[in-house]
This record gives sequence, C-alpha cells and structure tokens, in this order.
Amino acid sequence: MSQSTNKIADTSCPPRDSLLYSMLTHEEANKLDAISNKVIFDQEECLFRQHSEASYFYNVISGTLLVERLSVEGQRQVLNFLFPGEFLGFTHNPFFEFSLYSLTDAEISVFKRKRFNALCTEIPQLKSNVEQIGSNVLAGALDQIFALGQKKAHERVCFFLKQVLKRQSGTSENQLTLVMSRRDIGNYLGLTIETVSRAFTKLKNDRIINIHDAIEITIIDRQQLDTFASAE
Amino acid sequence: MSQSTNKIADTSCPPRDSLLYSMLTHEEANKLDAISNKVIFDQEECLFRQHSEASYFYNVISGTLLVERLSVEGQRQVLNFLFPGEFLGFTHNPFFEFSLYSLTDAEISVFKRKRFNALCTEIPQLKSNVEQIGSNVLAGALDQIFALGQKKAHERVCFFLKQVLKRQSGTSENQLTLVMSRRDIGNYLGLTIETVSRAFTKLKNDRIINIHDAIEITIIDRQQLDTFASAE
DNA sequence: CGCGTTGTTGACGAGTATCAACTATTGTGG
DNA sequence: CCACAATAGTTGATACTCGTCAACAACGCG
Repeated sequence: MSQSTNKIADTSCPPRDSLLYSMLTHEEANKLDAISNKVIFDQEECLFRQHSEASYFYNVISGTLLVERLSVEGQRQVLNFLFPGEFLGFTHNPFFEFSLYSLTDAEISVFKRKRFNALCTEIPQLKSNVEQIGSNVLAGALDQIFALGQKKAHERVCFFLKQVLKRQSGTSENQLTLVMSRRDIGNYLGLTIETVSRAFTKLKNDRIINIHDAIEITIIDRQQLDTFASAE
Repeated sequence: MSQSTNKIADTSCPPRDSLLYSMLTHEEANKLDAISNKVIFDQEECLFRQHSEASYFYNVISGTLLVERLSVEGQRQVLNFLFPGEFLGFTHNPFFEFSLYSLTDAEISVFKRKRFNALCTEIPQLKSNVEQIGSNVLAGALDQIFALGQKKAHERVCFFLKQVLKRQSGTSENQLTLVMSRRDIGNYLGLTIETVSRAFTKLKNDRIINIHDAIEITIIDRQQLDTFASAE
C-alpha cells in the first residue's frame, strides 16, 4: 500500500466541520479520529490505483487530488478533482473503479474500511453520513455528463471554474489557483489543450476572468460565468 | 405513487436468474418474492420523478425504460436505458437523482425499500448483492462519460448499439430493436437527431449494420462495431 | 545558458450543428 | 377504409466549432 511508504504525521486530527463528522457527538468524533491516520503525500503520487482493493478511504485535509479512470483500451479519462474537506473511497465494491493521484503535496486522513465498518455498527449515524457522502461521486459524474453532452468549449470551462470556485475553500471569494494542468482540464471536459487555452483567452477578452500566470485566475463577472456555466 | 394507479398483476414472480437472486437459497428467494409486487405500466408512463422520495426500487421484467435527469435550468439529459432483468433505485439517498419513464409497455417488479431493508438484516447476502447492483448505475455513468468525452458521432452510436446488444436479452444474436427515438439516442450521446441519423446511414453504407425500418437493426460486422465502439 | 515542459496563438481542415426540404410512418375523424 | 394531419426520420446545403499541425513564448531546472 502506498501510504506505508509515507510518513505518518504525529498528532494532528482531521478537521471536524465536514459531513462525516456532522451529527456526531464529541465522544463519537473522538472514536472516529482514533481509527484514522494522517498521511503526507508528495506531488504526483498515486494514492490508489484502479482495480486495487478498496481497503481504505480518504479525507483530504490539504492539497488537491485528481481522480482518473482508464478504459480497457487504456484511454485516460479524468473524472474529478478533489479539494480539502472532500472524501473518496466510500464504494461498496471490493475494488476501486478509478485511480487517485496527488497534484500537489497533500495531507490525507486515511481510514481503514474494516475498522470503520466496525465503528458504524457502534455509531449508526456514521453510516448514514457515509452513504450521503458516497453518493457525491455519482452526483459529480452526472454533472460531468451534462457538461460533456450539452455545452460549448467556453461554457464547459466556466462550468469547471465554477466548480473549483465552490469547492476550493480558503482563498478569497473570486480568486482561484488552478493547480491542475491544461491537459487535465481538457481531458476532464472532453477538449484539447489548445481549445481549453483558447476558451480561457476568450473569457479574458470578454472580461469575465483575469489571467495572471495561467495558474492564478480572478473572476471578474461572476454573473456571466454562472450564465455560461449553465447554458444549454 | 404512480404504481398505485396501475393494476397489480396476480401471481407471477420476477425471474430468478438475476444478480439479486444469485447466491440465495430457494427459501430466501421466496421471502424476497413475497415483498415484491408486479406492476404493469403502459407506454410513456412515469415510474418515478427526480427528487421524489426513493421509497421503492424496481426490477424490469419486460419492456424498456428510460432514465433521465433535468438540470436546475430544466435541460434534459438522458442517462441510460433499462432492459429486462435490470434494476434501478438502490440509492442511499432519500430522494431520486433522476426520473424513470417507460418507453414501451412494461412489467416491473416493485420492492418497497423499508420491507427490503428489513429483509436484508435477515439475509445478509441480499445486502451485498444489492450493493453490487447499485454500483452499476455509477458504472453506466462512467461509460457514458467516456463516450461523450472521447468519441466521434459514429463511434458513439456504435458504443450505444453495443450496449443495447449486450443488454437487450431475448432476441437473436445480431438483431436488435431500437424502441427509443433518435431524439433519445441523440440526447444520451450528446448529438443532434440529424447527426445520429447520419451516423446510422454511414454505418449502413460501411456495411457494419443493416437498417430495416429505423427500428429493426441487424449487426453485420460485429468486429468493426466493437472497434468503433472503443475507438479513441 | 541551453534544454525540456507547459501554455498560447495562428492557419487550416474535419466534424458536427443548424436550417430547410423531403419522405415515411402513425394516428384521427369522416 | 380512406383522407388528412401530425410526428419521426432522412438527406442536403451551409456555417460554425473544435481538433490538428505548427510555430512561438514563458517558465523551471540542471
């Protein structure tokens, strides 16, 4: 397992404001913390690979991750990005349907499924929390289908920016940092890197966003961004 | 609930060769049958609507169904088709993420979730069967993402035909009946009806399929169909 | 500093959407 | 049963979007 090659961070606990911890008593939350390990990953590491045994699940504390899937023919499809506070791995399958990679250095809280399931029988609320979180994977996939099926290039990019804006916590209201490459964005949205680049330029020329160094983006016209993001 | 407006069929039971019944003893299967009702739907009926309470789940005995989702802006997206033997509704969410409509007359075996969950505690095997089936929804969505993100029109149509071929049981090996309209196919594949029509014509001209009356299709070159279906 | 990688821009062509006309099929009322 | 209207599907002409190929710029790294 890849996390065994990483150092286990000492004392610090995952943040308790997340869905998983909601509705739990303080004592229950302590029990939950007790079965998690905080693991530090470097940039470009693989947390788990598609078809590997789903023995763990993951809660992002800091950093950004990428979820991808390979078809039987070996074609790569980016399925999602993962931001601090988010979870992955609550599948009922014995094996993962996709792979998870770190785009940046990342602190991850890792739970062993067996121990977690045991705790679930003790704390029933925990189980319903997990099931709700698990359905987020499907919700993300459905959103992506909408974007791929019905939108033009610059609209897909707006959809993507809006998602990052909503999920990339911390930074200021209209500022965002795109740690993922144009290639990853393009693959996620079903576009080539050139088309993604042109879409960004168009949005800049239309004064909807401001591009500083291809990584740092500012939203100027939030309303127009929303319109494009949900355009037919 | 819409099924209350439909007649409950009398004695007949759902087929027992499905995933849900696999690994169950005869006695357990009987218990399962006891909590299901067979309901007859006409063409173009709504079995359940998006955001309605997920109180039931469904096992198709005969007929073909369509799964669709509306965005907040009201745009329609076809997510899947459902064929005999297949299931829908094993969500952990309290509400459905999508709607289900009958494309043809259909016999459906309907299970009440509460009674089913109660039975799950009695028959643990049942629960793991269900979880496996539930993940098929996600698997279908992931396949659709691949098709939408990476394929040309005629390749997407091949992908679609291959799916129908695999899942539409009963009829002969290379014969299939497309009960869904070109509009539904197009929406599912992210294409216009004209492009779908042209793709069919191209496949006919390339001698990969034969079209009899736009509904009845014969696969001539199965190998080429597979190649197109999984092309980059 | 040169080199590789990543992102941007331009020219061009392939592929798909759009608009429109036409055909085939289905359903309805006389 | 037929005539007609309505719907679904096909085909053609055209415009537009996006992919492809190529050149170039910006950045990071040894």
